[in-house]
Amino acid sequence: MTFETERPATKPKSRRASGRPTLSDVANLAGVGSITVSRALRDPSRVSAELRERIDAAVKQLGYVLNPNARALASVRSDVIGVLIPSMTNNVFADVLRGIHDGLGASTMQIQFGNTHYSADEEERLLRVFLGQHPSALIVSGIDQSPGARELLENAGCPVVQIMEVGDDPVDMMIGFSHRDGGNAVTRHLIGTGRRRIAFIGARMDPRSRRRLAGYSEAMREAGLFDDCLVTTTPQPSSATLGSELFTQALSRVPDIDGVVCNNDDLALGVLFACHRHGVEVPGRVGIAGFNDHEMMAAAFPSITSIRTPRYEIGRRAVVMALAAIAGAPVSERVLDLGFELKIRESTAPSVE
Amino acid sequence: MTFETERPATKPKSRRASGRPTLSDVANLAGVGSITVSRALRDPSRVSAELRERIDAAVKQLGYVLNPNARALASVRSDVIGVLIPSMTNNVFADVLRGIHDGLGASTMQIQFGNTHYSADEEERLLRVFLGQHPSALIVSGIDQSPGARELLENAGCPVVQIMEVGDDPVDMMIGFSHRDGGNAVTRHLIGTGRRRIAFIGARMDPRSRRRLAGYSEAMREAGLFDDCLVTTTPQPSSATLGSELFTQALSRVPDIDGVVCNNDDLALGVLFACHRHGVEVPGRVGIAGFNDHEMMAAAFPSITSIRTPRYEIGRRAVVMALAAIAGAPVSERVLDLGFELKIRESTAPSVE
DNA sequence: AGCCGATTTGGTAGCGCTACCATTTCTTTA
DNA sequence: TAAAGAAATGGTAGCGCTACCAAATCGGCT
Repeated sequence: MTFETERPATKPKSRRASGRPTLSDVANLAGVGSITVSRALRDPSRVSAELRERIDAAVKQLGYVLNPNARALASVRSDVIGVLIPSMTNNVFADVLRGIHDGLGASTMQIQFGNTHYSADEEERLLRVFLGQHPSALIVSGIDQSPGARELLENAGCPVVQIMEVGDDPVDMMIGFSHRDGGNAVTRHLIGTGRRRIAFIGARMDPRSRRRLAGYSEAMREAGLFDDCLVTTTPQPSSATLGSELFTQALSRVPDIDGVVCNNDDLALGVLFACHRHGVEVPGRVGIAGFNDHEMMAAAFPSITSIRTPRYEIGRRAVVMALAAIAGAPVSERVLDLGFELKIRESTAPSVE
Repeated sequence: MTFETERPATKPKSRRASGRPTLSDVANLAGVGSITVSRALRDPSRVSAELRERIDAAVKQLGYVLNPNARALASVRSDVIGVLIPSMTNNVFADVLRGIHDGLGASTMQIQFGNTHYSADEEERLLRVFLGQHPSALIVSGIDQSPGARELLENAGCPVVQIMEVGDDPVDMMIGFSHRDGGNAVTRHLIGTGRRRIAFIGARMDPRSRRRLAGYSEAMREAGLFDDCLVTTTPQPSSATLGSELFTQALSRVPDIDGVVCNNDDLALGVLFACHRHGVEVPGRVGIAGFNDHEMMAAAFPSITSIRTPRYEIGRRAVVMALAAIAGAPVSERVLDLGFELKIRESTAPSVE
């Protein structure tokens, strides 16, 4: 089972040897044509049971592994699904990636993945690189591609799934939820607990963050509670430390804040820690809500209200949709809204003053 | 710049057209041989300035993108670095991955990455799949490969970097730190603050976790403080909720616990939350320490002592080492110990009773 | 001027696989 | 029983690139 460094003397004509058995080695050993071996490997049902067995035995005996490069070259299609995500630090995308891997199941597809760092230019560049490999499908984050990226996707010649958000204008398929509605729902909930001076704290402020903010603003305006000075945002990447800082800033500007809608869970934890540190009672004086509902929200003390987003499920189903489209199955629904769930916890219990 | 769906009538002999320009299309346009274009693209210094310019212009005009599959097939080497990590949920590996991507810099290498789910069998399977692509290098996590995986790595025929840990017996190169020493250092620190009944809480208990525990045990034994009933572990994956649960268990078994060494930061946060919930003073009655030092440790209240591990740097330098080895540079050091740093914070301030 | 080596360029033959057809063998039906 | 159709198998010619060698070009030196 060890790989030889040199080809045996029987095959001296080959100038460059990879040193590994090829399809025709398997075919010779099994006594069939190489194309038959290729078929047996790709779709066993297309060869007779007897040959299938002989071929399997030969494959095992030689320790044969298919060369995906040669396959991709010959079939003008590689078994690669390209995935573009904007960040690796953000553990939202760790969940999505986990879903993607699990959605693959027994498929032999490989995931090739790229990090756009929240940059549309970088997304376009990576898209070109990926397209060079003739991927079987592409999964991209968000719905705000640059015009150039949009054009590349429309001419990609393979299924494309946009994930994390839903919108009216899918390139091909789309799966996610409405960030605006999420921001709206959590804000309404805080308003419903009797709070009035509800702040919004946001970091990074990518398109999805901005839509959450829009949902917050809408709810506040509807209730006649909107006030510019309640909103604190920064382009910096989000962190718990930043959450503490932004909250401290907000509080010094608006001392009578009685609620905080955070753009994500890291910030919410930072706000909670800042409250602990400064003796601000939660939920007594200030109610706190996060976004995404990471595991830690339920464990925190007090446990933190959050919008549970279907991150894992988005990843998993994006791949399932892509695989179905690759297999040529008709697409029933182009846009799939997986929704979200408002998880109400201790941090937003009604204030009883 | 749009890609045609059908080849022009001048080339009807080609049965299957990828619809995209090829090297020889570029060569024809530039009026040179295709091999010269290949050279100009791979190593511009090997063609004259004039040709280089003509070729660059042709590439741009046609929107040419190199086909990596054809290149890999012809050169028996793909521009892929395979990365095997045990988990995607764990944000330790998110940092490593980020470092890996950044370490790539301007290189055209692609990262192909696989998730072993902490299973040696799965690692071996993925290794076979990866090796089928003739990767330029492999990066694997840990030093506890199965004998089969070890053999595959030794015969991989490409640079191999083992990351996260250091040991005596590298397959090729190795970069990480000593988990045992880390566990030892944080335990000694807690002992140094005057605590005596220091518990260990561990989840997952993969090889690295077990070495941290070994470091804890060693320090406790040295101080004559080791007690079996102080150690609580579970094979379950780690989480803050689990940290709360395990601490509650430990406390009911050993009510006079005055310190907790946690296997990682999630557990430590869970312990902190449980203390808040049950009114256990931190650090007054119980000192808490984590492992890895995620950003949140500094933001928490009280801020949590932790071992800062060079996760990002491990990823970045692993790739730099791999790229150097691919380029044929002599390897100066096979084993690189990046160490760790004990970050002392509020959660382990000396108890003053 | 003539020769030698270094440098730049090109031709050819694959890398290992699959698409496309041709061929053979096995069923089915009038 | 023969013809027609279906199913299983094989041969051949690339997919787009690069390794290997050969050829051409260019100085630098005696």
